[in-house]
Amino acid sequence: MRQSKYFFYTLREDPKDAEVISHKLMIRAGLISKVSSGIYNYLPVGTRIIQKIENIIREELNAAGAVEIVMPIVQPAQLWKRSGRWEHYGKELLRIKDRKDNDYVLGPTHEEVITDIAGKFLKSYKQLPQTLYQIHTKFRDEIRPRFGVMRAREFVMKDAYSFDADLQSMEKSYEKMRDAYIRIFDRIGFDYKIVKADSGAIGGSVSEEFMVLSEVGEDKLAYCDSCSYAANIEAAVAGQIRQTDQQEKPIETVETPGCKTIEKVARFLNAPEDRLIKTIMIEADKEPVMVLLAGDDTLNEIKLARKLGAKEITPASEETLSRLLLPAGFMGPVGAPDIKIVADIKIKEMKNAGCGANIQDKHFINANYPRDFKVDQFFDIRNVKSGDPCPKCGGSLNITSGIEVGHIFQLGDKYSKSMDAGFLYTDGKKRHFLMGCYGIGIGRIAAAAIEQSHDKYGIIWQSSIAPFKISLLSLGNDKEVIDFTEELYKKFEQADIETLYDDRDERAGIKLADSDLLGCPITVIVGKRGMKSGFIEAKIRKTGEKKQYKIDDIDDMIEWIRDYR
RNA sequence: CGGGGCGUAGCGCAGCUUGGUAGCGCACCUGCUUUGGGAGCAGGGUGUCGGAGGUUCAAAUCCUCUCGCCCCGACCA
Repeated sequence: MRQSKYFFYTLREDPKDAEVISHKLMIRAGLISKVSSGIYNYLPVGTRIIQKIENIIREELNAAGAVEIVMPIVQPAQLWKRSGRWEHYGKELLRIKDRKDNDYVLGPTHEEVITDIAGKFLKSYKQLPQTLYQIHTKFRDEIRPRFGVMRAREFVMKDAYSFDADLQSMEKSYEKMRDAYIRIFDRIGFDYKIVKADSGAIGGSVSEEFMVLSEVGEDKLAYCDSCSYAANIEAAVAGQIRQTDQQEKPIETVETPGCKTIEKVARFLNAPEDRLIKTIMIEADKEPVMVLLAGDDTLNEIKLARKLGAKEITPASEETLSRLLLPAGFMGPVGAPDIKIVADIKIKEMKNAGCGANIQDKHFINANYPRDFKVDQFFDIRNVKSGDPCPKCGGSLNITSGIEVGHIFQLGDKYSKSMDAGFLYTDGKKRHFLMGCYGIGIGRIAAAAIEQSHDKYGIIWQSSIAPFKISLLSLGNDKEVIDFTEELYKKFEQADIETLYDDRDERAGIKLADSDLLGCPITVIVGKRGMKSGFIEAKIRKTGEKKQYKIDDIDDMIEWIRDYR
């Protein structure tokens, strides 16, 4: 590609509305431009990267036996009413009306449509298993889009759906996709982990996420030092905590003026935070519930909602608190009003704990379960912390951040049942499909790749997804140099090496800086200085290593470039 | 949704307090010089000052409303 005839423009300064490095670099290197909040253009170079990623995915999914289709972005509300998600999906589902005032949605995902397709065409167990996929645009009206294409509202996703006749076969289809995902992310060159996950709005039983390890990741994940256990913090369970064998002491009331936070109470009583009971009032689908946690733990709302079977967990309103006569900052389970009390399993083992006394400026010390207070149910509802025991081997858990680039689910019959989609089994009776669904965020992969591979000069692409394999630069406007670079360009084209040839009439510094910013794996530099001594130079972006090739040995260079991975 | 911030040239910003001809850097266009790590000189402004309304002789600037964008929060009461 001749840069003078192409569409590739860089920015010298960081855009002011970008926070994370990948977002800044994607804009500066001219890969994307913003249209609106969470809505982006992919400019030509960005499009090439996206296509590279898509092709890797296509190759691996096709190899795994999946079949590509395209489904509509605009979907009739009727389908969503059939699955029940018209009511349940919430505000992320963008609802629109057509000229006849009929309801439609912009598809945030495609289970409804695909299940409808399967129901129409897959009539017999003999047609199963079947896995279909598409690479297409989704729209989710995110509460807060951010980090450029990392969390966009409109984005391109590869979504695949498997249909099986029985459980065993469904698990097999799942494993096949999982293996394909591993090959995909290995080829892209990610440092990633596969973690157990909560299946969220999509539903289903088993689900795993592919997490690219990165500080800017919006997900927290826990993984074990000594075994293979890894889980999203939303789903991570901590191992059993050792029981203490302390003697129970008599409960006492203490004055704790103004100590409204665990931190203050701990300091005031000179007790460690994990010896206090943290009391949180929430409303689970409007029902007030008192939640107890160890003072140094944090509530995992997703676990709690799941355990309570609640759709929505919200902090209790001021109104509810005053109605129940609960003083914020001094609440506790001892002498609590007659409401549901749930506690983290750790509370059961806590001895002589401190907790709010339900009276302004007073706390109890030496509270003990069940002697001093009741708990209706114990659950694992806390977020695991660094250092917690691993549930699998008892080793120590670490917490790190990750970018979720892939998510795979075993859905079972969640959608096939609600939408009544099925096939005839060997016994001639109708059965619902057992489904799996499998997503990969394409744009997010590009952003994650940049987060994992960049330096102060710009992006450093892995060869597998680089927009071009090489940048070819002619430095200066010496006729000899330009003629030779033109020749070289032709040779690269003939050799099928993807080349971005910077033939602009720009100074050396600009060309070199732009080349580093875009970050193609190799930069080939032709200049007067080298030509004079009979050499041209090839620089490896990743290492900065420079290789010299004699002008007569161009074929060697071409061979080396071809083999470079 | 709650809190905070910002909208002025393609990009990054100043000007607003105290109303009086719309500016700076980069980019861009023309010419000359320069040419291996973001050149120099000379000339050129490409702008509904986010939008609407109001106050005023006069509004980028003051007031009201509105739209857009960004950040933080929406577990620790």
